[in-house]
Amino acid sequence: MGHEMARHLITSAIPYINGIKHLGNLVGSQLPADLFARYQRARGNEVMFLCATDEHGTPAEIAAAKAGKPVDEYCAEMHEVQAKIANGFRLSFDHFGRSSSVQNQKLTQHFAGRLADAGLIREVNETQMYSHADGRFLPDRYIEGTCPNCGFDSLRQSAMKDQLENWIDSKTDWPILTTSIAKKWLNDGDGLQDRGITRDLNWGVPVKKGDADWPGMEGKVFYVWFDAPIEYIACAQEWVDAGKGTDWERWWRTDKGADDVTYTQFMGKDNVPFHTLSFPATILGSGEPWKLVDYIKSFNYLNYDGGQFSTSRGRGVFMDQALEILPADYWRWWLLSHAPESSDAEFTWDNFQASVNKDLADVLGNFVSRITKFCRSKFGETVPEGGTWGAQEQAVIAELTTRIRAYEGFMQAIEVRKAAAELRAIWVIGNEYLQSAAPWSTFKENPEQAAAQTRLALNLIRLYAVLSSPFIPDASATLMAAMKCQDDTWPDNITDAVNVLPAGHAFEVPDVTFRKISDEEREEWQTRFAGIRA
RNA sequence: GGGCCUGUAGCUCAACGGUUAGAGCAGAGCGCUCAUAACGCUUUGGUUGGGGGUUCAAAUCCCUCCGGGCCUACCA
Repeated sequence: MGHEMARHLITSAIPYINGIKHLGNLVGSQLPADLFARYQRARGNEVMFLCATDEHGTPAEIAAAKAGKPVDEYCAEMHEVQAKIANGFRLSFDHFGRSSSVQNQKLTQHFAGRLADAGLIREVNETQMYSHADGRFLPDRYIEGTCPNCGFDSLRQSAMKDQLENWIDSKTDWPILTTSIAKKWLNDGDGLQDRGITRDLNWGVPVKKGDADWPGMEGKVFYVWFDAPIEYIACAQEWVDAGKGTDWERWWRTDKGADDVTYTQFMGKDNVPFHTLSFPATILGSGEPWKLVDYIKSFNYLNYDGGQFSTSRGRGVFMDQALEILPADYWRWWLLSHAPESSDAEFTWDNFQASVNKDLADVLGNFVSRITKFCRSKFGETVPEGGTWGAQEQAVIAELTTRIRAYEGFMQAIEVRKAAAELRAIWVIGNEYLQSAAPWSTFKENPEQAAAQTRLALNLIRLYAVLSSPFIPDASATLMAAMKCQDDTWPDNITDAVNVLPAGHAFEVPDVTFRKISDEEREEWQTRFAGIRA
């Protein structure tokens, strides 16, 4: 009773525009972010969950050229493709924006102007590689070399090193992966390096100081890594402009209502330096009261069957392919229950088949099946009345309470794998109870007792649907529908929670909740996604 | 080359200085028959990568060697 509604701002690292992402990308940011967002909503908290496509930079230009399309057109199409796939995985963004939006353009220019006014931008004259063939400058990773007379702006992160370091040092509860990467960059070599924030490209945010031109920087755009994180903020503006809300600043401006917001970011480890140093430098350097991140959850990589996922080799499973094969819940469950939190993890088809069949089909799905079908055959498709609960039922409620409280703790702490393991243990309680209560036996001598036992077990289905919804939202919705129940309030009191479906309440035996993956399918997929090997 | 992460039962992982190192899967045995040949119970299995050291006590701290990964680069 009366716990204050918390407010959670949640962002997932924004996926790059040039193609469909693979499962490793999904589990590294968007999927766990969605898990957390869904959990916080389920607890009755207020959530703003934002993601977008990262659209600027040379790789986008190259991909567009390859596709034979203007880059803006290409990005618009790919944004729609990614949005559709995200929806397929049930990623519950409040808004899925675009870093190429006018909102982000304005905001990026605004931040650059503020940083320049604060003396945090340094103009540098250095050399870059220019490709006459492509008509563009190439980033280091494409080619190493030099060419004369190219100036650019650099963000003086070095001037903010102490401020950033103190801030990082204060985050003692962050994952080691996050803080160790941040500290490495802070203290590496000569210390934190300044970073160029402009590039000589056509596709990007034009370099300006706010609304004003920037002498000497004509024809340049901001570096993609400068404008990409700013899109987190701009995305909230897009959310308003899309008619989904009315006030974005109460999520982002601590002087306009965001002081009680908890901001959590999700990302793969390759993104950590930009989120622990570059973006905070932008925020802090602006001198304006923007909301800084409170917690950064970072992930290691997911590998594929003994190697890395490879886009160029077609090795591994990509998001669109995954959904062609199986419903989103299967993937969500496996990926989240095997999230690469402490080290790199590996996807294998054997493990996927075994985990999904056991956890989803046998433990959860079959539990639902056995009790609903038992009830239908003995009492009809109605929660039976009669009988009372005794010590055995009280013990079940006690164990559920203990485990649900533990589950909540893991979810709040974003301990993804542990939360999944705890949820599974909660499902198991249902099977254990049925085995020991054995309503099929008690029914013979004492139908009233069997009715009471069945009533509890049926209520567990609804309870499980509520608890499981952050992991497997579609199955949860299906189960709620089968139980003909709208009440998805979080189970603060478990005794109350297992009394929600009263005697006489009608339900329907659902279809098989999770079918099993056959050996033939597993072998077929194993071959199909092995990639073109040399 | 440097830094960080990591190496625990066949497999995937917990335990992060303190009772006989735990769980799921797989294996073995038993039970149940409501159920997607599902479920439950019991059980086999580890000198915690190797070797030193600190401590009353180490998977857990230190040193070293070996293996895996990430980041970064001649510099701590």
